[in-house]
Amino acid sequence: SKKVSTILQDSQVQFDLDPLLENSVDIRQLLNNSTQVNDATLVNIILGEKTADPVTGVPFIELQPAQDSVLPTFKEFDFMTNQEQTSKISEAGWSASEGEEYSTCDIESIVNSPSQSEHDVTSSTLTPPTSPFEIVRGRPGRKPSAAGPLRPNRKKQPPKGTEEYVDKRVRNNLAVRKSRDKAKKKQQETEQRVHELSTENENLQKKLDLLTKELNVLKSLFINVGASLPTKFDEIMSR
Amino acid sequence: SKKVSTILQDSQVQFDLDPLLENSVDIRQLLNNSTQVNDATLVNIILGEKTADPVTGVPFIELQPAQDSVLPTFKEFDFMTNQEQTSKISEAGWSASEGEEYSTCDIESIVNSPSQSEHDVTSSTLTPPTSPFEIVRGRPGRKPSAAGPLRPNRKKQPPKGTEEYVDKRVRNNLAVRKSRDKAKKKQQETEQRVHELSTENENLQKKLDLLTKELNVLKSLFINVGASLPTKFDEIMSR
DNA sequence: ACATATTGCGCAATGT
DNA sequence: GACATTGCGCAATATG
Repeated sequence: SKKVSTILQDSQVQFDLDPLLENSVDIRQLLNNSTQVNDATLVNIILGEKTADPVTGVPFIELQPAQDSVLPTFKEFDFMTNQEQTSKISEAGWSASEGEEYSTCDIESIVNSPSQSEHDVTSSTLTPPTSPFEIVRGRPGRKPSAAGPLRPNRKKQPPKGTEEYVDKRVRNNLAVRKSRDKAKKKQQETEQRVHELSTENENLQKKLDLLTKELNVLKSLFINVGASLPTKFDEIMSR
Repeated sequence: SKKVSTILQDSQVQFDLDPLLENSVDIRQLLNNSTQVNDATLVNIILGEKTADPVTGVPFIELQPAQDSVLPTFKEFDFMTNQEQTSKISEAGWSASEGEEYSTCDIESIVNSPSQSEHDVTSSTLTPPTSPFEIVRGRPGRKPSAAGPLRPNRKKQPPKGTEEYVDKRVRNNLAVRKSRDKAKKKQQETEQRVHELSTENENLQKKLDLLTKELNVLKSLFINVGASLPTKFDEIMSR
């Protein structure tokens, strides 16, 4: 099994299709196929309008589901979600760090570790030639609390390309937007609250200053009248 | 000028290439071209190995910059990042809302704007047939302010796979983390400030209540002593 | 033009 | 199981 880096460097062609998707089309197979690919066929294949001759029923090209055995394991792409992840790399670095709270991705361990499967480049997918400059991504998703995940064994995400997956993603995206709107709203309200409280504080302070002044004046007046009243005053106030 | 929705509805085919990308290839033009497209040509075009016969120098297919009239303007995909966006759709819906805070990608302006470069097939790509389960993503990136982008024509991101790109991404990721940490910190401080101000407010209110009570008592005492003092009081307070 | 800072958005893991 | 949170990256934009 080849090293990832070797595979990447050896790769001279563009890999653009997702091997994991049944809907992916093996371009190489298409190109190498002896079948004459005419324009109409191309339209049907590329645009996905038809897979076989509507009259004869003969498939334009026999498209096999991508074989797992030839899947590149170090690149993952989902055309359904239009998201790409170098997930193998990430997961590699991820699982590598056992004791760490927040895992880091050790590029070396990835490159030097043997391929995790029998995959080779003859897969039905195309990826862009990987440059020597890789972006190392961290493990995706929320970080577990210090005590670790509460439910370590949870149902996996449904496989990409399924209706279930898309449904889940759509719902989650809605939830995320909602949650962030809420957070943003809360933030604004909090700042607004600060403003209100500050204003209120100022007003209270002004009132307080005024009352204090009045009180002092009154007290001084009392002193002018006689010392006996303050005693009664304290007495009254203590009730 | 057509309404966005109309354009979308009229469209019977899937558009998978980004007309705005320099690397996009006009599939329709390719397919409709009378030139016979053989396998070798396809290899060269699709895999971007050659754009012309190495011997004769004759272009395999004269690829014009994508014609706006047939541009798939509502689909965007970038194979380098393996990121796909149905950005035209999003941008369409995006621009469709006129009164919205975030406006306004005018679909017409996109369609009518001249191609931004001398596209070639060097990076031409194919997309898989679109599956029925499609996640519609919005236009990526920050939304322009209501007035529109301040600097519409800005240097593009460096091409992916280059050291420059990775450097930029890494720095941006750092900046993003920093910015979010800052925002989070600010949020916490704001909430803390609310707490402090609330406490302070309560204390001020208590003081105020007490002083008011005292003042009322003193005034009532004054009334018991005689009515002449309040006059002096007002006189003094007015100074 | 360049660099950093912000921000909307999606993914996926985790929380509730 | 459903929905809510959250760390993270991308890319477009904003701000120096």
